[in-house]
Amino acid sequence: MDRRQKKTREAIFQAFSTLLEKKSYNHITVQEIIDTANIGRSTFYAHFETKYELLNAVCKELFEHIIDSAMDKTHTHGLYSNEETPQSVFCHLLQHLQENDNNIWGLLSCESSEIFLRYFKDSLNELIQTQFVNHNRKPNQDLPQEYLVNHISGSFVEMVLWWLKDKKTHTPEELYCYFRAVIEPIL
Amino acid sequence: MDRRQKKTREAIFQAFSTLLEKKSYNHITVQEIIDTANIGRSTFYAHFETKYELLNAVCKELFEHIIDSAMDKTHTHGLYSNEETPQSVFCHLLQHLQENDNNIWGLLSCESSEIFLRYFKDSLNELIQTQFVNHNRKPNQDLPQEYLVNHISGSFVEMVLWWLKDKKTHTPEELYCYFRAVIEPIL
DNA sequence: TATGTTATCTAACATCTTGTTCGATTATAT
DNA sequence: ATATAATCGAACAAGATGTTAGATAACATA
Repeated sequence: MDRRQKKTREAIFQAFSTLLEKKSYNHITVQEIIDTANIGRSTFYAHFETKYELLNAVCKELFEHIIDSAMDKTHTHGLYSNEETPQSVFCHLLQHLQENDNNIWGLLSCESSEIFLRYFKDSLNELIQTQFVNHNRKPNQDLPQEYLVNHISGSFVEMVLWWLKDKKTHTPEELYCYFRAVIEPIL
Repeated sequence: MDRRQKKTREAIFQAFSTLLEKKSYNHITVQEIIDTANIGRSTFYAHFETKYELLNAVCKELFEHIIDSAMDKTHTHGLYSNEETPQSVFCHLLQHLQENDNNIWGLLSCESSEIFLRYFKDSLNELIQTQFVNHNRKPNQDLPQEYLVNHISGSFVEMVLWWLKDKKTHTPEELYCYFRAVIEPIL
């Protein structure tokens, strides 16, 4: 990729991130992004057709970065690093969220967090689904598996939302404990 | 309240609801609402300062209507009608959602459902919190009560979202069963 | 270094949206 | 019947959107 393209793309992402710290996605205009990124009007539209497309690109990059790190077995977060269960991934995820790689708080510490977390949930769903299939678990109670998968990923997302609203007075490890306490009894 | 005001307000609500069936909140313009409601420009702004304020008013009315019916002891939904536990309320809520009073599907069957459900969740939180205090329940495990409350209301909202995405192939009673199956083990 | 390619910039443009203001008109309550 | 209050419709400024065009600058490659 052309060095100029990369630079522009970075500038747009950075500007978007900066703006997200101050206001919600809905209230950010393309004009503001252009001004903050300090690029030409047509340049923005050469990269993204709409503001929404930009949001999706950001979500995609963020999620891929986080999930890649979380899945990386050589990663040294300590807990469960030798087991590739969804549980261990959950803990990794929380730690990554707290570490604030890529200014993720900009996207999370505002009204727009929902949008990213929805993206997150969809991806989590697939991950959990895969784990279930791999481990060939027996069906619990009369719960449809899709419901159970949705419940787990949903609970995770809701927990993160609570964490954010709570100004993060809890550690990722504490959160992971709470999460296990409400999920494991039903598995 | 003046009959005209009421009529205008209704027209705006109806137009908003109609538009929500076709497109998401973000893509609806005030202009479209005005045109659909067939009212004067200044009339709209005499009622609502912004589109967002309208959304909130709609959410408020919808939630109040639903919760009032659900809490009404003389209500004849059958299940748990003599017990005012949060559980019974959950079932009532699902039934009301399905009954589609006030064209609630317009607000739910689209990308905008999140907005209403967030409103819903906040209200549910208070309700559950109250129930916990009233029943003077002993603290479970080492779970903070706020976390537990958030988990319950969050799980409910996520379940409804799943229900909506699933095109409602499940009955409220089935859903309520699923819900109990994932919540009661941790109480 | 020379060259063709490609990204960016600037400015301009039509179109749409927003929110406000005005006086004229009409419905309402009593 | 009358005073009150809501609606209408038009007009307005300010700003956002998305597109176009030619000029300029940066790039990759040989």
